[in-house]
Amino acid sequence: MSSRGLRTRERILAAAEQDLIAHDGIDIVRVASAAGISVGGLYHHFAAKDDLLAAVVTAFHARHNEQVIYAEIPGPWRERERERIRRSVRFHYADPLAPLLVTRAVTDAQIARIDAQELARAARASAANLAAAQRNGELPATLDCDLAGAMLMGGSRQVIARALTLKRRPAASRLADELWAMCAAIVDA
Amino acid sequence: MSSRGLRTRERILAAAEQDLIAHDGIDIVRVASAAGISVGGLYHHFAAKDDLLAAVVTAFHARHNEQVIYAEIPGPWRERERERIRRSVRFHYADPLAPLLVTRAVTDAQIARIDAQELARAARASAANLAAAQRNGELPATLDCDLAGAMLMGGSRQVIARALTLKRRPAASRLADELWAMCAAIVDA
DNA sequence: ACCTGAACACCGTTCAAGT
DNA sequence: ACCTGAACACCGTTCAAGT
Repeated sequence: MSSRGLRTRERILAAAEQDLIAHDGIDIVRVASAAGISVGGLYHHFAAKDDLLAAVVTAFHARHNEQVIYAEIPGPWRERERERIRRSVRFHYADPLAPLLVTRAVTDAQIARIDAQELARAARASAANLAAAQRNGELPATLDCDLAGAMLMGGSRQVIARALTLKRRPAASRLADELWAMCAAIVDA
Repeated sequence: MSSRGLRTRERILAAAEQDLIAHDGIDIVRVASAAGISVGGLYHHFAAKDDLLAAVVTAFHARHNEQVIYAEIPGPWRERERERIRRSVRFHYADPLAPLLVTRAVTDAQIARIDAQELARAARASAANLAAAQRNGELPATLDCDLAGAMLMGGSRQVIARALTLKRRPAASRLADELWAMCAAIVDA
């Protein structure tokens, strides 16, 4: 793809993200206009509205994964995961899409679908992470990693959603500490 | 409203629920046809597609509340909540709408929106429930009820979603036991 | 390849007319 | 009040034509 094409594509993505934040959903005509392109031109870059939405939401999750999930953090399991939670809270506090996506107050079903898939994927990844720590002897052998992974990810998600909707958000470090305490309690039960 | 009108309304609701299960979303023409009524006739009972969807999804939550949330269960807090979790798992295993709603694999944004609101509401209700037990001295005074409520409801939701998507679901009683163990660990931390 | 803008298609909604 | 079915409206998508 040419550099001109790439730049247009980026303009469309940025316009779509802004439109999503402003209206809890996107309108193709509005996005095209904001991006300075015709509707037909937009469709040259994205085959359908759902594809454009998917690109915007996937970019959000890619940012999160890069800063939190794939981050190389040294130390024993508990230290690593505690630090990961800190980073995840900071990420959600800072990213402009987080409040909208995390509360699911969205007018497009495609966003909700991707989000649900992403949460299920995170739960499975967490389960695998727990199982690895379990094999190392860092977690009790009795832990059901599959269920605990779902509990940790589903719970953390809702805790962050709750914090993001409060008028006065708790400090990121305090929220991370409380969240970690609950996560630690689950895996040590 | 006349008994004839009420019966028609019920037929529409039943057709919509079936359509939702069969197609992960509803089509007004399809629902009207399945309910044996014209499109215009359907609109006599529901002002918009979103209202019909809301009625179907709200009925699901009303069933859950009746069997689980508002149920009068005797005994101390831990006994009560453990029993509540058992009933919630049984409810989700039995209700035909549960797999679809709980996994959010839905083609209508309205469903996702209602579901997100309902989960946030459940988290606040759980927080109030925890606070009451805390005042009774049944839970540690250090517990942050607001965050714990979000953790419990968000986590439980994802655990049940995970179980419902497995080809071989764990036995309801075992799932309830494991879920309760994790919930108890959170509030006793 | 990249883009335009008018025509098209799909599906939710309305409405004049009937019982 | 309850219902019909054709017309309407809205918005995502296509496409012939341009650079």
